[in-house]
Amino acid sequence: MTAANRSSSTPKLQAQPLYARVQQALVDRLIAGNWRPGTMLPSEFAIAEELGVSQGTVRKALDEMTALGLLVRKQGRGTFVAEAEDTSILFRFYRLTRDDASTALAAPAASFPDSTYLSQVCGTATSKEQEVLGLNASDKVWRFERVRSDHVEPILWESLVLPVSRFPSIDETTQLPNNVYQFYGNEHGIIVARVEEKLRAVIAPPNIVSALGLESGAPMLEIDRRAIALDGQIVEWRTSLCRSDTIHYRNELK
Amino acid sequence: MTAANRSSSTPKLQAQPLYARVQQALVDRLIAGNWRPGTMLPSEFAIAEELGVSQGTVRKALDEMTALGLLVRKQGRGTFVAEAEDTSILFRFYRLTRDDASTALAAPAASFPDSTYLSQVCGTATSKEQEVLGLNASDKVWRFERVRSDHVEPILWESLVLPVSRFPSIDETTQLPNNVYQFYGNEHGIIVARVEEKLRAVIAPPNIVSALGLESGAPMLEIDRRAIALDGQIVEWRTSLCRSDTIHYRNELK
DNA sequence: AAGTGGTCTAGACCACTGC
DNA sequence: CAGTGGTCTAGACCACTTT
Repeated sequence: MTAANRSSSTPKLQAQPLYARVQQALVDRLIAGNWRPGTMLPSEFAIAEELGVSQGTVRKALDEMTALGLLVRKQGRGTFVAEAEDTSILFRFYRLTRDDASTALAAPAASFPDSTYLSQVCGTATSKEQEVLGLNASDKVWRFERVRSDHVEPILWESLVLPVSRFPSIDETTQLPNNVYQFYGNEHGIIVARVEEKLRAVIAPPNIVSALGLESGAPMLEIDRRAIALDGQIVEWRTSLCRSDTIHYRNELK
Repeated sequence: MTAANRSSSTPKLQAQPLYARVQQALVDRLIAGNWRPGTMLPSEFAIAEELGVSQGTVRKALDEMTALGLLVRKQGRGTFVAEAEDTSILFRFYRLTRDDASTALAAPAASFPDSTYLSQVCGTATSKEQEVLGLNASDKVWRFERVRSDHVEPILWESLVLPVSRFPSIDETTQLPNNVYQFYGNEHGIIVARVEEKLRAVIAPPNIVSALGLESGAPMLEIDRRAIALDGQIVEWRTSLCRSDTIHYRNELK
């Protein structure tokens, strides 16, 4: 971008720095679904030339998007849209660990649990579901229930609520995979940018006690999670009830 | 740094990029206590000249340290060592929120709780304390117990264990302030770089029930926290038992 | 006006990957 | 070997704060 057209597009006060506008332009393409997870982006120089800015400015935008977990950069190969199955991306949103894990606190979880689906129903969103997912009264949702187990035992019961409008291809026969965020990205072009969680301690409900083989009245960790897509909309409401006798939730604050 | 002395100090293969070595040099000064929290660092150009590198390289190091929460940059003023009382630094390590808070999930906690200290004793580290804090059998620790309350009610009971060797100025008469990380930084030059937490659900112990006015058998959130200083050593072991009927733990994963 | 951090550019060279 | 990202430099200019 020359001095002339920079000053013409933003006369004096530029609302946003150039690299931020470049970043937004790239994020917009991700939202539009132009680039699915795993896709290789054009090179820094190609993007720079296309947008009329310098390569250093594109680099700053790409670096920030990489820090946000949206992109993965591989020296000598290229810049790619992050995939849920990328190493260390897999565990980005998974914080449960066995108490007896020999690893240090900072180490990643040893294993990613598998899932057994218990139910899969479609219905009109309840008022609470409307509020959480930002839906209207007539909107429909898919509701899934599953039990997740690690290599030792069942560790949690989980409920997933998805707005039908964002997942039009789901039907009664759809087999949700174990890694649902990979499914959201590859099948629906929905990239989960971040998740917000609320954690509480609760007493295990009787039906969960039997499903997980717990003692009656056992304390459990309840995790209320909302997954937010790149466009800022909540695309999944998840409630997990995790056993707390052998599993804990690890967190690192920086 | 000229091409000549760069190639002489790192003949061909440089183990670390230059900005990383600059960053480590600056972190080392923080560890040594040369710069207390709130201190203004030399300007980018001054650091660059002193270390014989370009200003852009210093900038990259400072930007990373800012991202780690170690520094605070203020345009037109300078770069400062982060203080625990800096806005938004205050809540960096505090994740508890009232259930009825009208704020969105992403909003910061409404209030920082105050503390009532229950006990303050010095003793030889137990084997568990030795393991957690990396101490020897004869090492001593300070143990504090406190109850923390927000504007409504007591919300948690908390135990703090500190190695005496890192906090030589503490004695029986020391009044720990409410914001202990500020105290660590200003009084002992200990900068907490990050904390690691393990969360579990437990049944409230009888003595906690009475201290917080809970119902017998209530589920509580147990938070096992280790605070890690810049030098990588654990300087505080904290165990919190938080009421779960009106308070939750919020987390955002990116 | 002087000094600070923030943005942007242009170009050089290095390190890694894949053909 | 060509193409990619990664590092480093030098310099220009902008925005903000303090004197």
